[in-house]
Amino acid sequence: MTGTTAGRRPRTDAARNRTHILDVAERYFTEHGVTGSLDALAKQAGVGPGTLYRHFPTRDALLAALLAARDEELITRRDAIRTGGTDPAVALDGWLAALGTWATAFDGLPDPLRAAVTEQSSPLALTCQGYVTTTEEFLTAAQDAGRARSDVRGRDLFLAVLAISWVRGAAMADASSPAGLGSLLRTGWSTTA
Amino acid sequence: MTGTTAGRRPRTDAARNRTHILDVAERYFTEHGVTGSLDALAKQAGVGPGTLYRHFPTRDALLAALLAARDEELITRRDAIRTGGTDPAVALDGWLAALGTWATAFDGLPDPLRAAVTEQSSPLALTCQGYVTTTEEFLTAAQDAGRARSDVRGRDLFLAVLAISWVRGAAMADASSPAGLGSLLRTGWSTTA
DNA sequence: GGACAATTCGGAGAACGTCTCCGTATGGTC
DNA sequence: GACCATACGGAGACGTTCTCCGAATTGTCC
Repeated sequence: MTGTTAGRRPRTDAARNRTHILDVAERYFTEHGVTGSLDALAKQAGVGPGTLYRHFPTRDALLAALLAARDEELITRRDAIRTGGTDPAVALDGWLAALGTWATAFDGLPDPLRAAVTEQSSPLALTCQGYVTTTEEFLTAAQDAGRARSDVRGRDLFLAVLAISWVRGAAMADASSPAGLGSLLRTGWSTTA
Repeated sequence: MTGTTAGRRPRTDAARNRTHILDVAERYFTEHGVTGSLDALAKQAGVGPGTLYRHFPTRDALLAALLAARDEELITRRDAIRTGGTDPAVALDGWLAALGTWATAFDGLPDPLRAAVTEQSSPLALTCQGYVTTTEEFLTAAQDAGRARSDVRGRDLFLAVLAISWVRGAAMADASSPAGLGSLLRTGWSTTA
């Protein structure tokens, strides 16, 4: 959870600031989207820009820390679906829905997530890679049960969920996409294969 | 083509600048994506920022003017598909592919396009609305022939094409999405409806 | 061809965002 | 209590957006 290299324990004021910045960032990104001004966020947290950037060198690093707090929730959801013993297709569907919720935690989040899929240097890359793998597991199970097409790849499904979340973003006026695009992903627009 | 209200004929230097800016912008956006610096674009075109902003008050206005140049091409494509007398499902598929090519004319283009779908104040809104309508026509034809699911909406298909184009953007490392996501849109991941 | 008025140009500059650097303050330790 | 490493905070360099206005260009009318 804390990071790759343990290092020495940080100073108490540093730890306090880090936690506080995360708290404020959670609210700030919820309200302003992931592209909100970082200096403004720092001011709102009552710290200087330097302090913010020292703890989180990039916007993606800050996002990764925020998403790490949700990892547990999503992992729990994954295990619940796994042990649910439900139809593999229903399980995959449920997992994709959970991913969709995760990817819309903040407005504009799908953009850095997609970028992280192709740039492994991003702080978000590891998280994304993990969920791609989970998606592959659910997909493979569904395929083995003959409930999912064999030419579909897990990575593409993950990207498709991000894409749908991207459409949802920025507050769609009417409630068009939420259900519509979800079922489109499951069944496609065509009647016959 | 020229605009809604005719107004009086612009001065020759104004017309020349406008055309020249469009020429340079076409190259500039191709190279730097739609988020490239507008002041840098103005400098590259050899005009002041004021001149650029007078002709195209917003980035979207500039994009709309650039896309207008491609309207003819896409309309021609639409008519070719229409009169092709092909299977309505193949026709819809062809139209969606054409839309996908259009939406990836420049890197990052899907973002303003999606925004324009929900904000009719955008200069891109009219263009988008027109293509949504065309998509609905092809979709309805396919539905009437029993080749497309009846619960699919044209607007959602249009958004889905934008979403796939969005995934493609920013140069995907491997050739994952292009075909994969396209077929996903047509048939979905599920084997049974 | 010259003068006048409308139009357009160009760039200085205000406003905002990102990110860095370094003098100062704070925390931990002996 | 003193010392050193660590962390803080904000001034400021830099890039981008967009505006405003004095200067220049164009079209027209005599």
